[in-house]
Amino acid sequence: MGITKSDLFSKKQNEIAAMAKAIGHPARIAILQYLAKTNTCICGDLVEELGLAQATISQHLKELKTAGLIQGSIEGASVCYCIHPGNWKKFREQFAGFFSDVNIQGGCC
Amino acid sequence: MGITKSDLFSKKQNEIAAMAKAIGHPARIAILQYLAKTNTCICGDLVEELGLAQATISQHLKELKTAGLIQGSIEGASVCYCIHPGNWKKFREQFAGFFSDVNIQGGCC
DNA sequence: GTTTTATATCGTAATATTGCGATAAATAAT
DNA sequence: ATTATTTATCGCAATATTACGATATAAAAC
Repeated sequence: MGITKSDLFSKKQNEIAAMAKAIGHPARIAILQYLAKTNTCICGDLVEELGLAQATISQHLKELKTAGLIQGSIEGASVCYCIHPGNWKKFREQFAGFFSDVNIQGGCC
Repeated sequence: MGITKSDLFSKKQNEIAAMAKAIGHPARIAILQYLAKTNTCICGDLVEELGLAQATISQHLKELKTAGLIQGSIEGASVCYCIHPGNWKKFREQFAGFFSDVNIQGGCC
């Protein structure tokens, strides 16, 4: 149906999946890498940088903001977007945790 | 349109996004955690474990297999699925790399 | 005050994902 | 041989995502 049965899974499982989904698009990866590089950014740069329409970039920025990965503050007529340091760390730890919780012993097959 | 403009992004950006997408669903997180715990697994267990229909589980397993995160070998009438150790490591490293490539200095706003 | 600049939001189209019943295919059990 | 058991695949419906033009909004520049 296209609707995820979130209630079947634990809070943590839904959380990890949501985090993964947030970075599950190359445009959002590119945005994050660009924000990381410049450390101060306005959306206009991204439109040139990525080659997507302004509306599309804005939409991706919104998703990253909702996920908590970036934050934006109004700077005159522009908006200054940057990475949210605290949540970035949370993401890193969440993924690191997920991938190391699993101790793989050779596999079964 | 629902179609991602992959050609606008680097190979690596597309790769990271695809990896994230693969684990961007709680059912797939749950499957991976379960596989990691049991280390030997058949799909039947997952149907009971997760509460999703067999067809749905099979579909998620296929996606995980396509992403390279799991592997399956035919074991009589069943299929033994398990984590693909090498690729698991690759995923871990890819995410760790992505999150630490970014050195956050306080943020800009 | 009008015009430009920067960003967000709305509406819409195209495509993707999620989920499941039904059915197929292949082995195991009887 | 026939009947379970196990998994994959097909077909479909519901919903989500991606993308963009058009438009709104708000500050800056003139």
